[in-house]
Amino acid sequence: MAFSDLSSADATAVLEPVSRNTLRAQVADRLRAAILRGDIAPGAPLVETALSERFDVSRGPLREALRQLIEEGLVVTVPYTGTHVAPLSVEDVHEIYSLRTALETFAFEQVWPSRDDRFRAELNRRNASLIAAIDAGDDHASIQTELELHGLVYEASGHRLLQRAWYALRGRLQLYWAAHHLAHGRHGPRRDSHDSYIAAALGDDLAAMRLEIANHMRRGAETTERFLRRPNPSGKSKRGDKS
Amino acid sequence: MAFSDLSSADATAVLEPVSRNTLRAQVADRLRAAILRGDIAPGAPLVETALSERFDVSRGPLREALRQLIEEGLVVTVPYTGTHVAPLSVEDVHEIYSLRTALETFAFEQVWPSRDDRFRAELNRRNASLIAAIDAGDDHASIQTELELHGLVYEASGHRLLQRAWYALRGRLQLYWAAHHLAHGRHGPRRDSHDSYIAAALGDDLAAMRLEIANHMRRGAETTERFLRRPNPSGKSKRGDKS
DNA sequence: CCATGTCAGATTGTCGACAATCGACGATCG
DNA sequence: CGATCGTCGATTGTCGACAATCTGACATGG
Repeated sequence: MAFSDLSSADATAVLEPVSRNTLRAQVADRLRAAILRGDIAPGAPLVETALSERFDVSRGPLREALRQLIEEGLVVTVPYTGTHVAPLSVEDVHEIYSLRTALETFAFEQVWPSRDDRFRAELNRRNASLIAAIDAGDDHASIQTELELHGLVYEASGHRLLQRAWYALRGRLQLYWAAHHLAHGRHGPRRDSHDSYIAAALGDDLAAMRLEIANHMRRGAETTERFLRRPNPSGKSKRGDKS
Repeated sequence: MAFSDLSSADATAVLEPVSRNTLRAQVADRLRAAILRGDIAPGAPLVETALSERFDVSRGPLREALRQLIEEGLVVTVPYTGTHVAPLSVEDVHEIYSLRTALETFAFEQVWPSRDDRFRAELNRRNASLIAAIDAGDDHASIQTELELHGLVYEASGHRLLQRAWYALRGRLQLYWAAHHLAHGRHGPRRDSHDSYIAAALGDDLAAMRLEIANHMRRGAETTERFLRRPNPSGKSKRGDKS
């Protein structure tokens, strides 16, 4: 981490990491990472006692972490019965991408007049990172960098509620992309998949941007839905056991 | 969605009320109601020990209920320090109404082609309920019925994720409306405040509907922001100070 | 008089044990 | 042999007590 910069910069952003980690947050982060990494498959059971023992924490913080992941859409639970990693469904995919279209369009409308050189430079930088990850064949990095690329417009909007809504969608999206990666071995974005998207975002035609977002999301939804309908091409079984 | 039919329809939505109430849910409902009713003012401290004693439950379920209300934006907390009812801010109002504009526009776009007689009838029914509440001078009912009126399009969309997003906004909106009501004694919608909105929703011009939503939200945001900048016209003190 | 170190109270964070509930298996009866 | 009911294991829900941390006030020294 950056020990060097304690000169100027805004305090809040720098001092935030210093704050104490509660067990709830740590457990939530670890569990989320495990799910999104595919270590625990969609639909797999999550027993509180087993998890609390594995993480070496009591069930209190663990339960609160689970509640958080439920809010994020990564986990589902039924009272007194059981908790599971959220199962995949084609309806969800459609909802995720359609709502994402609306949100991302709104985000660009908010940002549109105030796009400056820094915004454009950052957009290019993140696109370069995505391309680098694709060229390197690093699927996990491809997913992360693509999410960061799309995340820029939400960050730049300065709209906290909008960013919250994006996070709610992003977690679910990650779940499906991770499952896709697990099943097919690769996330699959082409090297030039975001070229027209970037071009429109850098340009001055807002209507063209709207169209580009709609097309981009339509393609994404189609790809993901196609995978869901035929999830296991290689034939090797997916399991949710945790040993 | 199903307004009164228990014949076919999806089972989960109908069977939900039968399911057992966990303490967490009960506490969350009671606390939410208390906050939205104005019994606990924005910014007022919420101490876990006091609340758990008052509700006669242990701190476990109470904490989980608080977590839920935090997600809903009604409560804020800082680790090891304290928990409070969310304070009001003009930035929030702007974000709530701008995002709401985007969501409600999207919802109408989704519903537009499939509006049938039942949708139109239900829309008129809910508008009548709102007018009745306004005529009766019942502020609490006015808020509820107005929210239900706007909620129809989200329900009719059948888009669960969109409805979730609406709930996230609705809670925050209620918080501001309740505060407005507390300060001014009346929520303040005019009798005909939704006439043009309903007319557009019943008509066939989607572009006009988009415009109507934008105007409706702009007016709402202006009213709420104006109240926030001058919150206490009558001069009587609001509760919730730390004594 | 101001700055600084210390302490006590209050509040949240965490833990381990017990209770309530559910789903499935197996016994029993027709 | 099939259906129904009771029982049992598993899992989540709840509880009360203890620990960690923060905030503010107070004492102390410059």
